[in-house]
Amino acid sequence: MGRKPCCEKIGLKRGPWTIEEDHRLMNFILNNGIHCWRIVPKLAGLLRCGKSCRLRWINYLRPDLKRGGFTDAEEERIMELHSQLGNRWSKIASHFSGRTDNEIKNHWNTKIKKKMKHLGLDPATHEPMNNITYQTESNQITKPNICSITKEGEENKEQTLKDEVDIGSLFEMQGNEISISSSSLYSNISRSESSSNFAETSISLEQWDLTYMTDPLVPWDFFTNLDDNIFL
DNA sequence: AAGCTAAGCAACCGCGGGAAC
DNA sequence: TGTTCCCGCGGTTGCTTAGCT
Repeated sequence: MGRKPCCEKIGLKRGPWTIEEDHRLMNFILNNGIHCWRIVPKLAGLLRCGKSCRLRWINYLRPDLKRGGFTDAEEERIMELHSQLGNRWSKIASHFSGRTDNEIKNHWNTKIKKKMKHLGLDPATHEPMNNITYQTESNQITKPNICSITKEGEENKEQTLKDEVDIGSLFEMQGNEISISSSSLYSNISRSESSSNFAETSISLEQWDLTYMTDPLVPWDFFTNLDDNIFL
């Protein structure tokens, strides 16, 4: 009855991903596309479970990811969507290109939530909190303009620009393989550096597929020997 | 310079829905 | 039709870094 068991958890690696693992996963997905996460780690030669690979790809390796701080406009949009959708981060993320649900969730929990509390707004309901009211000279309760809260937005914009790097400078395509530029983030890497240096890119995933993917009809078996050659 | 604390974020965990068997 | 599993999602944890004393 039912399917075969999921991946064996015993012996699987956990914790932060290494450069080599990233390289392997990136290379594999760009060459093969995503068909079934369960078999991705096996075929890519990774000691990870499919779930972990999926998360790594979605939140970190996807070439269309936009990195850098959130702009005021993005924050305002997040708040607007959150007021409508609640904690449905994936739904909220679907309104942004290049932003992940995890990224938005983290930003909400670390920044926006505090900002709202500081403004006397309940992050859960988006209504003014009971014991605090904001009043204008005419005694009307107003919702403060998010854009004028702090100067943080300006800093974020600068940060975003600073963090923008051409994705092409990070990964160099060599035939069907992708290699990492020697001048890229991956030399003497630290986690925070690597994440902040990932670039905003103007191409969509679909475009990326069309541009860089190999023939999707190539059988997966074809790639089982690929791994052995990746790091030669 | 060292220790402590807060902030930021990547990664893990557990669950639910739906599909496969 | 019931069981098992995969996938995606939201919540949470824990590590790293930055800032302060």
